Amino acid sequence: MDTKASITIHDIARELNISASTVSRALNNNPRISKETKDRIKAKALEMGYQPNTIASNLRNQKTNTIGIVVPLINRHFFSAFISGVEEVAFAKGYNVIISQSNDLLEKEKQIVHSLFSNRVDGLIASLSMQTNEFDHYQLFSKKKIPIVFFDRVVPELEAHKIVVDDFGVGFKATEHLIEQGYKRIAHLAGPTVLHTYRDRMNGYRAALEKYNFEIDENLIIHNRLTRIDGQDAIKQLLALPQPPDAVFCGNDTSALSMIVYLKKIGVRIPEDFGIIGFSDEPFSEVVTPSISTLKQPAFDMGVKAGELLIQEIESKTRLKEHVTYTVPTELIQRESSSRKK
Amino acid sequence: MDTKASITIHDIARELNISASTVSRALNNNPRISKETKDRIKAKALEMGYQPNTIASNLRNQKTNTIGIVVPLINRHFFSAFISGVEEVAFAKGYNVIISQSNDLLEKEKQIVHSLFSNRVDGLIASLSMQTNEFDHYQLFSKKKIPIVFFDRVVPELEAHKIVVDDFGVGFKATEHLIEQGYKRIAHLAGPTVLHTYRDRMNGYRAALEKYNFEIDENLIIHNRLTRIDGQDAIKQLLALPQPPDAVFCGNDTSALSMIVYLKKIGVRIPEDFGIIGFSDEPFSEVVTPSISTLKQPAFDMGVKAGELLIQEIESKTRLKEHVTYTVPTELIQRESSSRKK
DNA sequence: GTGAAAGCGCTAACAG
DNA sequence: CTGTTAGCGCTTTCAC
Repeated sequence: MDTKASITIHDIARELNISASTVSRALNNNPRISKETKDRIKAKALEMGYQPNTIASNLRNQKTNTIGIVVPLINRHFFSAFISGVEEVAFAKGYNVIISQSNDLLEKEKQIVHSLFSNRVDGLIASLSMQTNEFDHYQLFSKKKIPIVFFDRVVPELEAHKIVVDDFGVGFKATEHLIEQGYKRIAHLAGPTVLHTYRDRMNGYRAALEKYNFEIDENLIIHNRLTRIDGQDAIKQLLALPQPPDAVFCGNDTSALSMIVYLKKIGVRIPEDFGIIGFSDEPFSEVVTPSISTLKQPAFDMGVKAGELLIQEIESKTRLKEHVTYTVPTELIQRESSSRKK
Repeated sequence: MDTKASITIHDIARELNISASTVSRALNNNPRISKETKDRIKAKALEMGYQPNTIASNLRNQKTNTIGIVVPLINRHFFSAFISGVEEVAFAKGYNVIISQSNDLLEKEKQIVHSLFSNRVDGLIASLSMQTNEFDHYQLFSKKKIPIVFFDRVVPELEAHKIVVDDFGVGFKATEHLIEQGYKRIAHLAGPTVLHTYRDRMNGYRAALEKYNFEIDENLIIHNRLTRIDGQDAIKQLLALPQPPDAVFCGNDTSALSMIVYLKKIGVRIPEDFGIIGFSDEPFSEVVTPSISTLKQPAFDMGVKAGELLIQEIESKTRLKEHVTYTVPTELIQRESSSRKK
């Protein structure tokens, strides 16, 4: 019978005629156990095929060595790269990672957060769903001083650590780049203004235009959800203006791509007649024709940073008073879609 | 003080002057508790902000409602889409998902599998690392009759459930498609033959050639790891042959893309002079120029299937005697890179 | 319909 | 250096 219940430290203890606590200590390398008995115990454990029961140990220690991650959708390049980064540091430091996706639904996000709490994760890393406009569920954690790190989609109101990109800088750099390339009328396809992220980027865009004494024309700013369809609709709308733009800074690479596809179809030359820059450097951005200029969001590094910050906070006895916000730099990647000058 | 230890069922019991077992039963909707007391208890629990301790319950129940996933790398489209599928069914059925990446390293894979076992996951879903040539670590699970589902990279020797694509069919369909498009000398860029997956695809390729009475030229079959560099090296090598091919079936879209980039650079027209078909339908495949013909691996659906199969097995009292293998169909997606005929 | 008591497997005082 | 004992929070027989 191999269905027999797992062997426990008691089984080992019995075999060796010693106490379970000694076994426990030996297995945990407690210095108070003589090397000799340690070896004997470990050998026996191996022989018997002992596998520690982490659950029991977790319960006893009030620590699970597990961190929870909440993302809108695992299957999106930015998030999976981020998670990959978190997992890497987590594993290195002996933590497991429980991952859940909210599907951008507030209700599911709430359930997940409760579930992770009940599973007593030692810390939480989360990016808010698009719907999230209340934050009580996170109070569970903050009340018990369990550290949280938010990333990407964060809200200023929330008292927690944050990892974000410099959105203002993103808008500014992208716009300035287009100006430097000699484009004269620059539009902006922005995401929903309810999200801070997009507001900041738009402000960066405005600031760059102002710096170079460009007129700010509200007709050139379009808000939508930045899907492929949205990108196509937006470029049509822009070209139909009495004074259409000759370049656009898109809120993501997906919408930038769909604009490019449309512009190519109607015979507009990129970058000669029209310049485009996107955001986030998707895997396809480098390989499409023309390749898409963009700003790279260092997803993996953000994950590493988030993991490190969280674990450090978990393991420090004293919780940080201040909530830190890491603003990670973005890198402008100039490719064909905006390279009018050499 | 809110750092005070969490409230337990005992706290609720004390407040209500009843026993902890009654509270436990009420919270679990045990029918033997009167509706009235149930309501009283639940109200109190809510009022006191009670959050069940899943760890304790897991220990007692010898069940964690958690499934472990092992993949080579989270941040790859196929795997993240697969995981997304697993997570979806898991969540719906009340399971958590612990994810780890092996980084294609056998040693890390072993560590992970042990760790997941120690965490007493109720079941395991895994895709082997490229290095994996021993399987003892999985015996842990099979010995204790904990169900495992392997997917994608599987080995026939392993006694477990499997979810795979029809690799032979993949090779056959891809090759036949190129033949139908009028290509005359068809090469194959294959992965390492140690992996069954790649052997089967190659056999499909051979079978298709035979069916149409094409000569099988071993010089046209190249084995490597299918990276971008590998793709470029392979196409150079192929073109340098005395009788170079006029089409190639690549083991993945990444190598297909790098071939396309190279061929464009040296002025070879695709698909007129040279045909290419890849495998797995990466996000970029549709949007590059020319778009890449490929076979779509239904990653998300495979994840759903794996999750369902595993959970069903977990929850059935009797383990299936027979190990089932689901072969999921792949769909040929014809795009520009191979469309010589209309 | 409810309570008392034992125990899941492990760890950590405390004692020696 | 090692053993005894108690307990993490929950569930579940077994009583009544």
